[in-house]
Amino acid sequence: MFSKTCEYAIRSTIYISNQSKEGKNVGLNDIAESIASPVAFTAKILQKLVKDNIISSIKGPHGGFSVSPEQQKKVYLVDVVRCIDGEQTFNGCGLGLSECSEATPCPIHFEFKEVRTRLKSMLENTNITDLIEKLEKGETFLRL
Amino acid sequence: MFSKTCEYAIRSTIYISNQSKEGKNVGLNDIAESIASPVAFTAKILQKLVKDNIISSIKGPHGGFSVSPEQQKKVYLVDVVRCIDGEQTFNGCGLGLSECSEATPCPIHFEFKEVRTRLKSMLENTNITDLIEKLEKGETFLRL
DNA sequence: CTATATTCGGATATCGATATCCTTTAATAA
DNA sequence: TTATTAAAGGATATCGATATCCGAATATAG
Repeated sequence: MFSKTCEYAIRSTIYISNQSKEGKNVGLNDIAESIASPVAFTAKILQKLVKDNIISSIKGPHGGFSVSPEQQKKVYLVDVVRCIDGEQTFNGCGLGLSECSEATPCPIHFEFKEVRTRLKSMLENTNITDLIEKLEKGETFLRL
Repeated sequence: MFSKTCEYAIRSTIYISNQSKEGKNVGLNDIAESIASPVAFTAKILQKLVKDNIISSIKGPHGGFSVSPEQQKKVYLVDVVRCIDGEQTFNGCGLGLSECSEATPCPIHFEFKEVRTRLKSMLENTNITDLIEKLEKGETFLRL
């Protein structure tokens, strides 16, 4: 459904958000270890998230990554997915046909569209704050 | 959503089904050309579909592939997807966490589950016969 | 039986997603 | 200013999905 890269991106965003209390920064190594992802590869992903203003970064001693309360509030899962996997996650034809459209639909166009729309609206309606709340309540788990 | 391999598999199944009038067989080259897929790679995919009794094959002159009316009736999209992409298409954790479960759900477990369940039930409720009917009526298109 | 057509299936190749390495840039502290 | 710390970013490597090649197996026709 999502690329492995995107999975790391979501996990990173959630982890950093959960650690971002009172301006605290989280280092790359901490993040990678905590979400069980390869360090250098995770660095690349975080760079992209920073560029899209999904997370923030500071260089130098006591630097690291963080997600401000404002970011947590305004960032939805759809933003992370769009940043990493791109818009075609929600637009692509289910059979990979480039000319598939409402006017010339592929054999599974309408059935597929319904599922994809639901995926998109799920992502559009889930923001980081919501996810962190459930994590803190112990209703969900990131370390598994 | 589906692997490229699985897209070829679905396209092949639909194309062969649509051509399977009165025991007519379709050759590999015909299939590959018609659904715009690489010949040799398509051959591999068709082998798998044959093994799972989704389509049939006959060797030798006038041989080729076919999908009997019985197959068209009893085969659902979920069978093709399961044959190529496997069951984890419907079971895997949205964040790639192996220990994610109902008891220890990942942060997007329930939201993701809902989408995945819908995908699965869509695939379970769409069979080849239905798709062919819409193709024949000119409501959908395979060549694009 | 022989020649031909066609799928089967093992071995190999290519390519893009995934992953690593290393140098540069920026921030802090002494 | 200099040393140190940590992210940024370019270059390169690995691996699995995708794709190709070729000989084996099987069916048909003459």
